[in-house]
Amino acid sequence: MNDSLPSTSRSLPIALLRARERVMGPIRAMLSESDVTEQQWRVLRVLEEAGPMEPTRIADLACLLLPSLTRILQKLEEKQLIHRERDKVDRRKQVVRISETGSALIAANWEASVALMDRVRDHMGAEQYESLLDLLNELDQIDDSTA
Amino acid sequence: MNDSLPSTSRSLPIALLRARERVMGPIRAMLSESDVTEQQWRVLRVLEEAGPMEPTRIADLACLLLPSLTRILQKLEEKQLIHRERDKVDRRKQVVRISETGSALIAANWEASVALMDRVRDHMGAEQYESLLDLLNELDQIDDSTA
DNA sequence: TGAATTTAATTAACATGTTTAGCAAAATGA
DNA sequence: TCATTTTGCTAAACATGTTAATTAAATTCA
Repeated sequence: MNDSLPSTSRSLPIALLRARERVMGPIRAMLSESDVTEQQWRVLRVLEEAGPMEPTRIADLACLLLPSLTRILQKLEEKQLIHRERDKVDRRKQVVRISETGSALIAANWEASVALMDRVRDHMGAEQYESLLDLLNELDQIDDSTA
Repeated sequence: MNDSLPSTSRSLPIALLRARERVMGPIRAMLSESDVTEQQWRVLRVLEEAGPMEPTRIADLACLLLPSLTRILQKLEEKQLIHRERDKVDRRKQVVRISETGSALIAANWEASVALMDRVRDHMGAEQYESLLDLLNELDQIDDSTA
């Protein structure tokens, strides 16, 4: 052990970055074979699992800001992985739905992505994995207004 | 409770994203007053705490890829927050050091940034906070080669 | 020694993150 | 009703994330 080296492992922001890279790195590598990015994959999964919905809700569920999502939806539409139409009731909104091609892309990568996440869960152990999720959700409950 | 809503809280990638935003959002807001980004702040802190070093080591400690760091160092040099020189022994390398102005910027934001992190720690409780760091570090120990 | 390899850093190209501004449609309220 | 405000989405500008290619310097090894 070399204690003279600066320790970044006890810095929460850095630890979160490293964890994210560790989890998503292999998934990104897999998805690049299908020419979709990690963020595009998140959007497609949200649409596949929760059905057609408006961009604002996609952004919330996929943890993306609307300006990013706007560009991502443009790319996904070019690739014909999604379809869009105006909401008939509220014409400010859109209804975004995944296409057949999009669903096929999800299906083609589903097993492998589950396996990669299972690998993380197995490494940590189910209990610790659940604890981690609990603690991350607990952290997310901080009230901004108290800042 | 509405269980019909899709649950993203048990998705590790999404939970990590939300946690990161929760922690760094307020710090980003604070740093914008000093016209530095979250990443520029990380680089300056590494240099302040661990002394002059080469870009490769900065990238490792600040959790940045070298191409990103290249641009960040260019910005920081423009702002005169750092100085750079070639390594006399290995001329491929550089020695990057924080400037007086850079150190002053750290000092000016130090207390507030510590307070913001303490707020997170207080919300979660010291024990859970330490547990979270432990679990994140445990996650980071997964061997890529086994992928 | 000298060709081949490795390392440190940069550049380029494309995608996303982030903030601010803007536009159009809908909701609000005097 | 109509001016005001709010909401949903997009555009623009700049910074970073990500991958691949490139350059220069150092290292390896036949």
